[in-house]
Amino acid sequence: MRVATWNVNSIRARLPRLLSWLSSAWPDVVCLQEVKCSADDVPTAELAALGYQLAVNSTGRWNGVAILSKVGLAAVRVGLLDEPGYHAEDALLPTIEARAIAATCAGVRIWSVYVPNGRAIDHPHYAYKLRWLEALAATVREERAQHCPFALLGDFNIIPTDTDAWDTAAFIGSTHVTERERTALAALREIGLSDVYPRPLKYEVPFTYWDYRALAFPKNSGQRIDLVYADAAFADAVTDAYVDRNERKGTGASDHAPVVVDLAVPIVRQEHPA
DNA sequence: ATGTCAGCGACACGCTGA
Repeated sequence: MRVATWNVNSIRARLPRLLSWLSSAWPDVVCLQEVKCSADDVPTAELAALGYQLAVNSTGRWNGVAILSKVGLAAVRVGLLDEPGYHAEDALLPTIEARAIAATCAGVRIWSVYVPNGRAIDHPHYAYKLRWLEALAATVREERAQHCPFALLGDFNIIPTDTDAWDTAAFIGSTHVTERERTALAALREIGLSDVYPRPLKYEVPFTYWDYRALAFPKNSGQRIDLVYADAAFADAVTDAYVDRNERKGTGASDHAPVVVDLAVPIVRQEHPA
């Protein structure tokens, strides 16, 4: 079974690239992030034509996650356990954002997650990011007892180690590399998840994100922030994992490349209610 | 040199977020 994760930076803007990539890579399950439209505006018919069912948690112009599956979608769960909202300075109340969704696909528990960016260390979004990661860990602790194999896939907006970015000096004083963010990742490993490290198709480090600005992709000024955090049953079944950097090339590309994982698990196609 | 994109409101470009 082939599972992938891809921050598409708008499913509508990316639809031609998404459809052609699905038609060549033929993943069984795809976790998407930054869907960036209401659930009603997700192009379900075009994806259904390729054989995908959808589970969507997406509310509008920002954020939004989804899971596409050709092998069934069971026990769909939207959002985290006691998920914190983001309290913007000009808002009366915090808003819970569309950043997590789970489904069981051919017996494998899959989470598509879009961790808050954090913006800057002294910004309220950074405190929100840390609270959100705590809720993610609590959700994993609860779910792991019931679901195996299990994996979180998505845009974590954390550079796990200094080698996972093109230049550590570029991140001094910024988010994505702080001890508190990396400790939050370590907490997920302490629960029993491990980082499924993909192979790069080019260069040494399997970067997954290159900023649109400053010629980051041609200079390979990349970051590895799209991660697969898997339990032992999932990780032990991995036969291959790679970052499809070819999807970052050319016009109409997302700023993220897909991470693709092949698993040696039998595909039991689930029945779904009519 | 943040050298770019995407969505939105409102209609052509400025704002926000990444």
